[in-house]
Amino acid sequence: MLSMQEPQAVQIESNPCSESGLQRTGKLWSSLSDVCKILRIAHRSPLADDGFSFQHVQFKEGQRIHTAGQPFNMLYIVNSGFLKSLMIDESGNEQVLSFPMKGDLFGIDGIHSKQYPSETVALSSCDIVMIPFKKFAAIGRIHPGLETEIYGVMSRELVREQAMVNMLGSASAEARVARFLVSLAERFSAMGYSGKDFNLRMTRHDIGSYLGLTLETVSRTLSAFNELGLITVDQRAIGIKDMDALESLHRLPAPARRAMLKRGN
Amino acid sequence: MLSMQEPQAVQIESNPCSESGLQRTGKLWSSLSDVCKILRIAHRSPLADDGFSFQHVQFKEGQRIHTAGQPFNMLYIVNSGFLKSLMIDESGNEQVLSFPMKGDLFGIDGIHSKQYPSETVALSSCDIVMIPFKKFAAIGRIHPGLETEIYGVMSRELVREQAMVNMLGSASAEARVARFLVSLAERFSAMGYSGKDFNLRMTRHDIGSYLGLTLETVSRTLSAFNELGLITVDQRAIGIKDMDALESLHRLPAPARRAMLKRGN
DNA sequence: CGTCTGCTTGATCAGGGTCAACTCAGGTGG
DNA sequence: CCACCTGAGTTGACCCTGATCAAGCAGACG
Repeated sequence: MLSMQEPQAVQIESNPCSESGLQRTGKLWSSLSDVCKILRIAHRSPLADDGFSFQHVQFKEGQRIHTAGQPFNMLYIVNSGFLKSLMIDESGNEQVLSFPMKGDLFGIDGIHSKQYPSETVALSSCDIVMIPFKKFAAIGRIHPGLETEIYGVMSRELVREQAMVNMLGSASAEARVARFLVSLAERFSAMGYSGKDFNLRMTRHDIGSYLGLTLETVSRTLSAFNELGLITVDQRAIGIKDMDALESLHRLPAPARRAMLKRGN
Repeated sequence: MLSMQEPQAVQIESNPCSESGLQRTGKLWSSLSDVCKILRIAHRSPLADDGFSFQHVQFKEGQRIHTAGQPFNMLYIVNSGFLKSLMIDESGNEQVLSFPMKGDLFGIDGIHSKQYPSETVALSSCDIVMIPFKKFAAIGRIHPGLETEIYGVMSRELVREQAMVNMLGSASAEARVARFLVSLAERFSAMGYSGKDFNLRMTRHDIGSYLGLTLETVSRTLSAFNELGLITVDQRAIGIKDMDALESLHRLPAPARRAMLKRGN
């Protein structure tokens, strides 16, 4: 059911893989400096307290952080957990736009029209930093050094969408899935997890929607990669066996790709 | 101190294989207030002079405003003319990302990595307002009222890319072309031109790249719309005959679309 | 224990890509 | 001025990739 969830403080078991002091169970507020760390941007003034503090809110799997059409007044930063952002199109189908995870900023798309065009759902327990937009804007004024970083973060999101457009416009199904796996591996690595073995937090349907494919094609492609020894697949568990092959596959045009797969290498 | 760099020190390195360069005829300068008008955003303080002024530069068809890989230090606003932005992917194919026209801001994607990932080419004679990024950022600090607008403009670009992703992920060829025509009609109308009869400034190849289709499919689809009496086509000249049909067509899933076209209405 | 959701795999088929031939408009140079 | 060339556009024939429809399986849960 599409029950609208209120951001309520619910407690969350601490993630075993966490290393940051920020991620302690029940941490409720972060300083500006903490937030910069989560976003992985430079912050040159390690002052004790800028007067900024930001609330953390925990969400459980299935809960919505914001819904489409809801008035915009908040940006969100993922401190831990996995989410998906999606748009509901005219015919009621969902289009997955991104899978935000630790260090990602989302909600930006709501600034323009003063309401979120998309909605974001927790795929696992999540710890989210809430950034009131007015505060966000004030930071740029008060810390000129951070201003460029803020624009940079927004620009990064734009570049990411451009890359998606690029891929959806030209890549084959195999290339898309390969690229998706490589991208996930990189992101997990950057977060300190294994880039070789990980669990997908989303369904085949979600992946298909994200990549512009059907869930059957995603499933078949993963099976094919498994056959070729590029990866191992067991439901949500993925093991990367041949990263190089995936990396090169993910940018091959269709003919070369076909030859490569046929040959079994 | 505030970024009073000489704007004419604009470095648009002349690319050996391009006709990139500046043309100095009709050089103009715009005030901040003028720029806001071009961007169609609110500007509540119509002060005589904020100390901001922005250089206009003219480009001729085929010239590049910026190239991929070039160091980022400028944003651009279209005052008049038509352009295309594109990325060159690994295999050398071009992927058209957008067709900037009057009132559009571009170059934002360069902020993040300090160099433009894309390049932008004039499809006609263009008058472009150059906005040094440092000045752009300073505006937000000095005019807090404009700050939100600035974020809003960036957010708008993100939403536009999301809409592209959405379309590329699910719409049929007919739906894409229909949506493209409707979008163009709306933009021409907003600019004061006819929304019924206009000339395409880009080739079939460009349109196909933008929509994730081949040029042949674009050509066939336009011919089909012509057959059905939805539009008239003569090379670059388009006449919209049945806007309602295009509007409804552009959001139909495949089966309903097929039925619609078969029936001849 | 039945139901539901997610995943896999098979069979079929059509939307649109690919290859190819041809026309047309504009530009260039003899 | 006309012959020629080049790039854009149209149209046809073919066929491949991936969508669609369908069946079966496994794990979660009331």
